[in-house]
Amino acid sequence: MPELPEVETILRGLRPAVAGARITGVEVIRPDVLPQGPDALRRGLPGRRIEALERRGKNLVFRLQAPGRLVVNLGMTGRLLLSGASGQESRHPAVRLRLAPDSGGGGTGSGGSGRRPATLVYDDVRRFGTLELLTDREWRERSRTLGPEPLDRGFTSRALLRALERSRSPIRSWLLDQRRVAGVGNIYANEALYRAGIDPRRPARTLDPVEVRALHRGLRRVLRGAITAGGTTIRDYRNAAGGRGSYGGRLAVYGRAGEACHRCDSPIRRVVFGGRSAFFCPLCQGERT
DNA sequence: AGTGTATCCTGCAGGC
DNA sequence: TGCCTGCAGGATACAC
Repeated sequence: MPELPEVETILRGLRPAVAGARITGVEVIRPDVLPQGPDALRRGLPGRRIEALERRGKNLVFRLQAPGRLVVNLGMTGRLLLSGASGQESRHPAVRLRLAPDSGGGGTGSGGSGRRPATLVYDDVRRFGTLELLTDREWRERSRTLGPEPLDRGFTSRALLRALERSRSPIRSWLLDQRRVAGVGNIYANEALYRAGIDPRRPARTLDPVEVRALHRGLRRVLRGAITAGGTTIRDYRNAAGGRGSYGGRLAVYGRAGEACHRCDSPIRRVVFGGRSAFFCPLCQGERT
């Protein structure tokens, strides 16, 4: 489900209510989303303050006082819902965190203290998602296995070209590999390739510098546009308030097999490789000249 | 270094 | 209506 833009949208919705709050209780309903077992969270979280919320690739990272990190990966159908919405919207609660607004410390006066206690629900129909409590060191090691953030400054067209030049893997598979770029999933990989006019099956290293530049630009534009739209809701994705993302209407190829290409009217094709569907326009993303 | 396959799990759409 | 198959924004482990 959630790729970089969806996770970023959830993060932005959560931040005002969650940053600075203290975790006062943990309720585990579905232990199978906790690879460390239910006690790691039940013992490790209560009493701790959430210092900040961050995103790395498709992971939502709660930086905790103490220190440590609560790392949430939403899998295919994971949601993080804030109390108001969650009562109604959470049909498959897996973990509930009780939060108290930060009353102690700095004394920002009435600043954030007008907030009432809240519940943050991790909801997940299929339970492919995970919540893990990591030390800073464990998190650093985990983060090192992930590729660069595609929206960061350092992710340049040149860097992308260098990274691609040794890989024989199909470019769509390359983009999905979190060790190579972090945060790209099947929707936005396909959309970026459409924008760049590149066949998703092309071996990465056969892209010429002009194509890599187009891919770099296409990827960043697609991701930014999707963040602005609040992500793509096809079925399951919801933001922190339970609302939908509106990027779905702007998808050019993903999920549009048989429909007309907006640019040339050819029917969009669907092919399966690497265990996933790829969508593309056979004309706009056809052979190189 | 690649690919394909299976696995985790549930729900929904479509065909008959 | 029911039953079946296939499909799904992810990640990983395996054999070849």
